[in-house]
Amino acid sequence: MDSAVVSNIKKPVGVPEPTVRRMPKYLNLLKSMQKEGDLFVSAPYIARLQGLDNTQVVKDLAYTGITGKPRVGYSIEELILALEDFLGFNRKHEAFLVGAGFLGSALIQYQGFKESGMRIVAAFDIDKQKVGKEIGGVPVFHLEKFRDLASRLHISMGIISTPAGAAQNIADLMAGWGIKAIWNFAPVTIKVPDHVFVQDTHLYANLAVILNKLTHPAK
Amino acid sequence: MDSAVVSNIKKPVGVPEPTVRRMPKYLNLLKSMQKEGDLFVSAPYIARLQGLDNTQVVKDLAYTGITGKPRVGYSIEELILALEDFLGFNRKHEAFLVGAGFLGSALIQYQGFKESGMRIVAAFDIDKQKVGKEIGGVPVFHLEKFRDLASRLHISMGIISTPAGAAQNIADLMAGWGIKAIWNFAPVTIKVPDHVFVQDTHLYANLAVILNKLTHPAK
DNA sequence: GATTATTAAAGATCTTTTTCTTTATTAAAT
DNA sequence: ATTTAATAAAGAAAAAGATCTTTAATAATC
Repeated sequence: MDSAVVSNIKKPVGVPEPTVRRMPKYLNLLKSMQKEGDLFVSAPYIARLQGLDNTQVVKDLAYTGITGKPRVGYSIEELILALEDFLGFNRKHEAFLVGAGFLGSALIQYQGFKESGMRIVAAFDIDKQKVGKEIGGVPVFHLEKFRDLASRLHISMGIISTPAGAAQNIADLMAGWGIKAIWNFAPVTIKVPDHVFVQDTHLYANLAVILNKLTHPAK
Repeated sequence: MDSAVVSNIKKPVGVPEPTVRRMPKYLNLLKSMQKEGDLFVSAPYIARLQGLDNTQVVKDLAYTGITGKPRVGYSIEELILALEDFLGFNRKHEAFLVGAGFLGSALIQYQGFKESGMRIVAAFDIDKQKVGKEIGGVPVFHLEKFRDLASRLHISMGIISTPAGAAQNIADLMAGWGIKAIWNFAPVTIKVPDHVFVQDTHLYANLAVILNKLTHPAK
């Protein structure tokens, strides 16, 4: 026997993340088509609009469990419902945000999240200038209130929009306080226990791609 | 001879995008190490902190042209300079932003971009409430001023933070007005001529990954 | 009713990216 | 000086993802 078989680590083997990332775009498109009265849509049509490969779209949509009909396409209504269910957009997701600076404020006030079911219900900071105020109708509490409120309101999602230096500390606290998923906007890699899921949105990474392209244009 | 050799399309074959996206994180880490007085760093050390594979880091850093010494590692100073050069962070990049809503305002005021050399020098909108005002010291003009100002100031980068419906239109205008790279925050796929580079930052896509995980937790 | 064109679905191939393996280098320890 | 341990570098293998190919289904057309 080979001692190298160290772990039968359960490989996630779920839906590919790139697929999940494309789904909101499909959903967006489908909703505007529905608004115009369309009932069916074909994968090639979606592919053309999104600049994707034909079969890519078919495979992505297959993950929702919805099947299309040859020569007709998919039922838009069915697809929308299935995508919303798949993405969890048809449930309520309440989130706490830590770091009520420019970015945090923008996230709180950003209207776009509404359709996803995600709602930031409270913000937290340690700056006394901010604590006690409201941003877009959302109250800003001192960080020390986080734990108590999170457990009482059964909050499972935390958003970190603090400076880089504070992010790991906040993440540790969140993990200890029962947060299941963290959306991290601070430009650092944060470490959390396995049962906590972290999604990074590093604006820097995107900016880097642009500036690199502008600085060293491909011939 | 095989007629299937249709195109000698110049494949970009540059640096892998995932690599470019990791580089700002390396840079960030290196700077804080330098601040603490460290002079050298090893790839395994970086890998551990970032949760990456050892050789991944070595390969990424190799693209900067800097070589490390066995048993010692890389010179932090050399690496920082090389990364800044590679990413274009040591040059000035002036950008125009269109769509001065919550998100646009946050981007304008976000302090984090300073170290990258990117500076938003003007914002544009069509809302008369916003035109003529300033946001964090940056003037907001009417969209119709974009073309003239962009050519006079030799602006090559445009940021789109408009609602989804306006994005394609703005992108068309930008492309026609000489913008070389577009940073798109609107949740739609925009089409541009080949010589214009688009980088999307779709907050939705990131949110989708989180909500999907929360809704359908992997066993 | 037969044919055709369009489409979804399933499978195969290719490409890209990551991870693993080996080799060579060199500072530190002996 | 010799050995050792840590490391970068280069190459091979594996994994993931995207694209291409083929097949089957079916609505529209003839």
